[in-house]
Amino acid sequence: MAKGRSCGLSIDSDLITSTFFIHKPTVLNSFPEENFKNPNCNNLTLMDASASRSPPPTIQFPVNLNSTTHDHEDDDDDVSLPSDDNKRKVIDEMDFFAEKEHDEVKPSNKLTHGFKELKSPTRLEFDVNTGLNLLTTNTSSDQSLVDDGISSNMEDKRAKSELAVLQAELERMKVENLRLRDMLNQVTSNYNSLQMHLVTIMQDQKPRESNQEHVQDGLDRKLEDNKKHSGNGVVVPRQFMDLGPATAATIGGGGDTDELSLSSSEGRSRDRSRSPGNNEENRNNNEDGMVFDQDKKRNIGREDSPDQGSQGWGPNKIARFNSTKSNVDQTEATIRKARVSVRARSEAPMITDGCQWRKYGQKMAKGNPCPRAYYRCTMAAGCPVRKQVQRCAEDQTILITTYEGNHNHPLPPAAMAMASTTSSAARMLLSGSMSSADGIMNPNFLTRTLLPCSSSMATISASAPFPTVTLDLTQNPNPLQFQRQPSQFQVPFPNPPQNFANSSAAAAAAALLPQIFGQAFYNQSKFSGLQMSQDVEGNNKLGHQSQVAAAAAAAIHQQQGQQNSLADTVTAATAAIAADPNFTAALAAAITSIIGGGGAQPSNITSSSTTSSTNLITISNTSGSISTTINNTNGNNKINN
DNA sequence: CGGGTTTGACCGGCGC
DNA sequence: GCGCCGGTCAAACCCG
Repeated sequence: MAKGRSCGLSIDSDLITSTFFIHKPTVLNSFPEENFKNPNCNNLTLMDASASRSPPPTIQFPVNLNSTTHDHEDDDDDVSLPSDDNKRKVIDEMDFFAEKEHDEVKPSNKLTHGFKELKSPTRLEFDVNTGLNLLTTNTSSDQSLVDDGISSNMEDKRAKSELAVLQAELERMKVENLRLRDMLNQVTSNYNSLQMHLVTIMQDQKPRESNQEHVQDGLDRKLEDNKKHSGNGVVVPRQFMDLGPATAATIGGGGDTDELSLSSSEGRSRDRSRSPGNNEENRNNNEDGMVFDQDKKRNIGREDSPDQGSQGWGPNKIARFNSTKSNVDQTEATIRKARVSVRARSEAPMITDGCQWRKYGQKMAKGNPCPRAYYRCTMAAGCPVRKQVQRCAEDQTILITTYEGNHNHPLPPAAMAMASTTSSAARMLLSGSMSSADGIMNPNFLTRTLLPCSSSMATISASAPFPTVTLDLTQNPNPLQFQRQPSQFQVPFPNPPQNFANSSAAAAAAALLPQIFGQAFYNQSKFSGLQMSQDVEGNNKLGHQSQVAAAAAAAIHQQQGQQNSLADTVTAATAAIAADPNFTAALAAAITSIIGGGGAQPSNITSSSTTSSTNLITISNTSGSISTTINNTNGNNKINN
């Protein structure tokens, strides 16, 4: 075999064993020893090696020889495999990251690389079919010499071989399709990232007081900005916190169901019935086939106040409910109360999450000298999302923000970050707690891989009245100290300033952040581990993924520029989790980013990300900086002090 | 004047 | 059944 041949027909054992099973028929003529170990080859053990010298016609496919530049004699090299072991191992190795890097640099090779990336299953198939190919490919020359008893089955076996080849081709096509989709994801994500970044820049240029302006006005302005700067009049669609059907499992537990329970309770007329009956909201819910929070009897049949009831639910909600009812029913009981709590150091009364909130109450919570404030999202009428803000009793510099519910309205990129964070966290919480039985082979491999890392940044409180994920972002953000705390979760990240704006970087952060949750789940024996519910994976929609990832990227970049807190940054990164429930894909993106930035050794990433000595996310936890966009119109909030 | 905040009252859940 | 507690409501108030 000539070296460096650039196309097909090559009988390259390296390729054979590493990537293209399509070469099997040809290669197998060489009878590598391992082939004889295959049970399927038992009847060929008596074959004469000479048979390999007359390679039968095989289906030939173009082969990218870039991946194999070394020689290989296919005729009589059966036993020469050991000599090529080294090279082959290199090729065989699941160099997932390196391939991704290549993808970044050489998109044209993506298909080939992609095939290699996903070759594991293919190889399995290859191994299985080895015997068939051996039989088939040697029948023409050895049939009479070996065993006539086999001849009767030759046709069938040949057919099987062809079938296998076709299946292989089909598989290859699937892989290509996946690769193309990934590419499209990447492109879309980058595109959205840029657009979001643009929007962010435009927002930053606006006076801070714009944050106090009417939400709709702000959104409209953003849209106009998008139109103005995106060219071609392309408008960045508003980000909905529709995390997919699963919404059932969404957040804050609650996703849709949570929205219902919240919204219904939001009817707030209670038994007092201060206002005339108006069950507009409830009616809408019923029409949508939603199930109310039956735990709260007060919510059923309660009259809704006109101000809320008349606001009702928009078509967005209806659409969501229609598509998710079954899942909602299944999981609502568990997810209804899920909450996501974020602990972050901040002097500001609230952390910036991009949403507008209206304070509707304040209480003195037991065991805490600081009052607890209750906020309701006011970005849209009837938005069920609420949050509680309270300072930590032990350390009043720590602000504890607890989110609950799911937005039912478009969100600006900045808001998407936090909203997605809560959704993601809650989703993970729920997925980890609900279906442990069927989650054994779930994508929580990284969680397990990271088992040695006992993160203290994310905890789950199952004993609390509501399942709560707590993200402790009060850890020392100093990268150096971060590194020196092996017990803490670390986010390897290449050159933050340059890459934060990159959607890949955002995806990287997003992909890695689940470790936090995963670790938390693992640490909690009651949870089987991080897993993605099927409904979630089923909703790994292209557009949504890229949008949220882009939003996360934009948010991260924005935060970078504004020197926002660790909380916000992690929040933004986490946001992409929701966008890409397929953790493997997210991990791929993460690794791509890491490698692209000249970061850690690829082989170490998955197994030792917690100890990676490469660049970590450098996040400035500048106290007070968050307050720049705080939606607190006055300084009267007691939490302020 | 509109929108947001404050704050006392109310409600339901839960434990005893 | 009672009281505690978390959560919510809404009138009064504040602010731009």
